[in-house]
Amino acid sequence: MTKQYVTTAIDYPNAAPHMGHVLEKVLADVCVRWMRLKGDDVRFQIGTDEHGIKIQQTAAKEKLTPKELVDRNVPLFQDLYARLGISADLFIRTSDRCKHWPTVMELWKRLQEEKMLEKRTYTGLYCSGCERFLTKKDLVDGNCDVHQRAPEEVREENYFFLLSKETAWLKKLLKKEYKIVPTFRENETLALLEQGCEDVSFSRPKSSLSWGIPVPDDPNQVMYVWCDALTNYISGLGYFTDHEMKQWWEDATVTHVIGKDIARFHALIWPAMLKHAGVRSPDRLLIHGFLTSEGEKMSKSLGNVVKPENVLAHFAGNPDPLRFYLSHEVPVGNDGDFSWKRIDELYIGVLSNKIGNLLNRVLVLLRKEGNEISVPVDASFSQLLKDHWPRYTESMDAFDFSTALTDHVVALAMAGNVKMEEKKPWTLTGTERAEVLGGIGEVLRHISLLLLPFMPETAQKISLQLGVPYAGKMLEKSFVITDEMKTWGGEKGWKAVSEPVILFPQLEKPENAALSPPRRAGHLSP
RNA sequence: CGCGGGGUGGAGCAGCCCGGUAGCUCGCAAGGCUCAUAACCUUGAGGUCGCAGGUUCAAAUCCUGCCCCCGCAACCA
Repeated sequence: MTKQYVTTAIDYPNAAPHMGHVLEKVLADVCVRWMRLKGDDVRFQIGTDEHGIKIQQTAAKEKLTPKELVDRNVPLFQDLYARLGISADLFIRTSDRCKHWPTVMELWKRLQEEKMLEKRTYTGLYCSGCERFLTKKDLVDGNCDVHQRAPEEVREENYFFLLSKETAWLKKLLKKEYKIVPTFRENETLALLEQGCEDVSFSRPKSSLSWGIPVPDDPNQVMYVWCDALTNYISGLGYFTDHEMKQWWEDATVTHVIGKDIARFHALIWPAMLKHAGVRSPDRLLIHGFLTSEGEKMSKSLGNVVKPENVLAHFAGNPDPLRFYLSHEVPVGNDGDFSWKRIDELYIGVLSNKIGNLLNRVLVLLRKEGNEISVPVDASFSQLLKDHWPRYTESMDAFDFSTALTDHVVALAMAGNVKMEEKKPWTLTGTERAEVLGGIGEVLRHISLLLLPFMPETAQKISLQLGVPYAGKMLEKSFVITDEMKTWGGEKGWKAVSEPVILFPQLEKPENAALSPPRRAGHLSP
């Protein structure tokens, strides 16, 4: 059995979660669910990165301690992910002193023993108004744009991680063991390596950063984000502490799902850190793009930040339309766009009118036959399915979710509707009628399985309504799609369907929606 | 010359690696059907494939140059 360890980046909880956070968790969850359905043994970890100056500043602004701030915000992430059906096995918090801190400190010590950390003096432009270092980008005519005054040059001590030593090793690693998906990101990273790596600042003086993990044996220094945050991937497994889950790193295929902004840290710093801590490198880095909102970069100043809870509310708490949208619209690798118009179009045009409606029309007709369903015989569909499964599998394994959904799931639903039109079962009687309806029912059974990684709840509802014997078990982590299930007519014990229930109810009519602003108010107000 | 992604009918995309009647979804128009969630099906209109050169019997597809949009450029998912 293949072991898989999948992680996402850990989120920064200085504010409520937004669509960008959700995109990553949904993509990772689809991967993970697909792995489980194939029969892989999977562990899936998500979490929060809770230290740093921004948390410190936000907390001060809100008159809270950093700890109070994160304890207030972290549940927002946890609740949201639970409502979205993110099937994580562990939610790790970097403020966790039992599991996380000891691992990080041990890792630091190992890097020090390996002479990979060096204390240096760093000189930067510090604005006392912002209480932080500014980059050249922040300056307008040499002044801090916020406080309209020149920053002062400040020198401070930092530990540096000597990443520059590892350039050659990293090149080899990235060409062989550590695979970056998609390929153009790999090329980008290799091109970057050609310029050579620079050493990375790994700590701050306690005076400028107090909210973080202390540097061992140096009371005046606190760890900066990289050593702290990246280490979550192994601290959550009990590395250097109880060692309990270590096999999930050592014997599994390790996949990190992250955004393009932090690609270089995961591609370069992280494996170099692990190397000097005596831990093997991860296997795969899956880099997704960002979400724009209504075609523009999502930002607070533009006021187009989409709140996930508004999307959930729009669909009466059902997470599946959003999960479908994100997997369907955002190809792994490139950027995608979130648009209210588009998500409604997909909901109405695809989920409701194609898939939901097909299920309903079949069930309504079967009800008139006492809900009995007979073994399907339609040879054309049998052949179609034989073709769809391997191609769907290929797309899923390549993280091409958009193709998996459009070319296979949606295409099948459309084929089902065409078949209805062609055979007109409502005009038939007896065996003829039963055979046609049995065939379309069987197509829906396959659609339900194909949808399972993307829309687990919906997939199960379809199978439950169809009365498929295994339907009740579909949401269990141990549920595996067997060859029999993939075979046309492969579910022998299937005898009767249940009552039809509308899967995707109609939304407000567009003209009414235009008259009632509340739906859009959420993302238009700052 | 910092790096990368993209420019295909009204909208969103596929095709480009491995040249050969330009495809899909939505929208629009007409027709059909009535089992179904004002759903479903069929047909049609609409494109000089960013621009300019080149290679070739033949280029959206290969080569060269240019223009435009977007993202990243080290700590903002």
